[in-house]
Amino acid sequence: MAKRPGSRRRTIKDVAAEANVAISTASLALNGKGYVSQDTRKRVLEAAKRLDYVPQPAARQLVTQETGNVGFVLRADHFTRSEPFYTRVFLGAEFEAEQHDRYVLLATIPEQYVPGEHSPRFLRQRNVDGILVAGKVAPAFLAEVEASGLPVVLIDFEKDHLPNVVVDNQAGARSAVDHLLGLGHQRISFVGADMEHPAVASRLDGYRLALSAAGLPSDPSLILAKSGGNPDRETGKQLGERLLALEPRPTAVFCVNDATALGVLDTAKKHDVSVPRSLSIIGFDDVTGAQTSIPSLTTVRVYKEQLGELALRYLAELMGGAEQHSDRYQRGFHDIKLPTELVVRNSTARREGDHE
Amino acid sequence: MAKRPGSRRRTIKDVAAEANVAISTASLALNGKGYVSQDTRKRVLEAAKRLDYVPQPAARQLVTQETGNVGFVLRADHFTRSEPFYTRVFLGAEFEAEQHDRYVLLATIPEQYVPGEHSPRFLRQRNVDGILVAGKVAPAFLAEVEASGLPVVLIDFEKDHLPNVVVDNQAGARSAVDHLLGLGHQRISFVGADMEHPAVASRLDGYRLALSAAGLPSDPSLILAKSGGNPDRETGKQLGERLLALEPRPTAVFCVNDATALGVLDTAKKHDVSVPRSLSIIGFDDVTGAQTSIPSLTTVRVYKEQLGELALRYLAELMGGAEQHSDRYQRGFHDIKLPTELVVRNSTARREGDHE
DNA sequence: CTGAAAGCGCTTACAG
DNA sequence: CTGAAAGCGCTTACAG
Repeated sequence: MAKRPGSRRRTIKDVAAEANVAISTASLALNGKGYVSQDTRKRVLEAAKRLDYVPQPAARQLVTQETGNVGFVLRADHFTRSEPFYTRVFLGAEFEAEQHDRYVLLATIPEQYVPGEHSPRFLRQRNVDGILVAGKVAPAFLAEVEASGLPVVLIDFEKDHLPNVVVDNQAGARSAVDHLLGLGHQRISFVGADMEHPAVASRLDGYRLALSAAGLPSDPSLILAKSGGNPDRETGKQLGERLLALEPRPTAVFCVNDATALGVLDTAKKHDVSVPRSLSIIGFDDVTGAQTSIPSLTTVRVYKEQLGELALRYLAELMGGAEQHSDRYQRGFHDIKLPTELVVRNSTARREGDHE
Repeated sequence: MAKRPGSRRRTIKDVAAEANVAISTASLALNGKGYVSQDTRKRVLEAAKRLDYVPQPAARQLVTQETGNVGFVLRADHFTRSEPFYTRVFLGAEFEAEQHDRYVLLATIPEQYVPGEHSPRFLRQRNVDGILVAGKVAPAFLAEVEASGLPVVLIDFEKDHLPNVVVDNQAGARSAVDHLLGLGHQRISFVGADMEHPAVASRLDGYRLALSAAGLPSDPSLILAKSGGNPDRETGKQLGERLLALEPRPTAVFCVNDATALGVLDTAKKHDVSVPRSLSIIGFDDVTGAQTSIPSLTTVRVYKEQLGELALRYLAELMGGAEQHSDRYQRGFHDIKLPTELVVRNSTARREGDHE
């Protein structure tokens, strides 16, 4: 088990010798390629196990001209924000990569990306076979990735015709607002920021669809949005102030994510507005903090690990399939949309005075 | 810039041809090794730049028998907890690795580690030249790492005589308690969990030292500790209840970290105990949530990125220096201790009724 | 079905 | 100071 100093690493040569076959036969047997008799294969596999043989990645990489790595890129501020959304996405990707016997190289880039300066090293060195990009990033970065010619899959973000794996934001938002409607609410506000973000835009669409499907007018004054900026807790606090100042005050609010929802909750507490009695609040994402807030937050759960898993699987398909398929037929990129799940907790309740 | 399909990757052969030298000379010039004339070196470097040459890591790895990678291991629950402490440590290590032209491979392990089953893949495949371990991990894992013979540096944790980079927990705790003493507090409680954790134990030491240096007795009933478990927000809430029940009630509390401090704050709010008027609370770490809580949290700042940076630099020394030094003289491992910084915010105040 | 040989792109003694 | 050659550990045509 332990590699004592001096116990040279085993090579395929050792395995071949041990199994009494040529190196090439050992390679074939080990990789399950070509024609190798049952008996020989078994002998080789046993020899490998007996010698505790582990192939050296570098040697294979040199001949196959593949690196065995995939890059995972996200903005540093997304990686270190207090609720670990993309961290979980990363873990999902890493888990799936393990199944494909690939390593994931993580790189963070700043929000304000400058191509030459901030390029991930694995891009410059071409030390990956494909790239996952999580969340919103600067267009300049995506342009650089596209120019590299490497296969890429976006996660939780969309851009042009790049392959992506996203959450079904519209359906999720709709289920959230339907939940509020079902509780008798009619005056339902929307709180959000970064409205150009595709996910945010889709959630707003879902909000509107739910209202119109219920025959309710869409009142623009109920839509509270900071056009720029990020949908974080601070933004939630600020928009919460505007929400509470509305006349008449909405009885419920759909927030574009949990962070803003928690911010609105902060503001409600500050003004002694009881949640959920006087104001129902619903978020989106189901981050850890949604369970521990007081009251706990009703929200729309996103399966974060699964986002990463599916993205890596998709990327593997793009990487592996490239040579095999490109000549046979044209492959269209497809978008993958992950369903969400409504999680009802204690921040939403039947509208005061409403009787079913 | 863009790698158009068909524009084969440049190799050292291309560079040598372009510069009119032998491959070996090109290699020497590129790596700044051996004797190469000024003029030749310049010609090679220019040729490389002109051709946009990037060495292929796999080829070098094959001959040097180094992987160019370092492993970064931490517990999954530490990675995904809501405040990104180790995420920042990782970023610091990754940043420093870039300077050393190395890649960082991240692996998470479960709290309950089972050697065969949960071993990081890069350990099994020996695809790293050294390992960083962040935070507390199962002894079984450390045993496995030691058995591998790979150089290792622990971060924010200590075990036997393994090299480590830690925070100066004792001095930090002492500065925290000194701060409270300076505000006139005498009855100061300690809140913590996982008391066997070296960092936790050191913080308790610091607490005791500060009290005894001030000539105050150390009252065991003031030390509130959950022996097992993790020092998280939930624990803080629970111990907060015990704290408020003490007779007479302490006027200040030093919490072993920010998470427990925020938990105590939750409980204080629940019982309408005004912070800092009736109770001063101080934490440790300075996580993001310490700035945004109401009131904001006085705490002891830990330089998280720097922990990672220093650890990687230390590891690089162990990896690179191994062959060069081992025969010449014995090198002792040294511990690296990072100073902290007291950050005074709004959760601590002069003791009620105390006059300077 | 199996073996001998070439070659991936580098680095490193070794001659000169 | 520079070049020719060997070799790192694999995979992959190509013979047989």
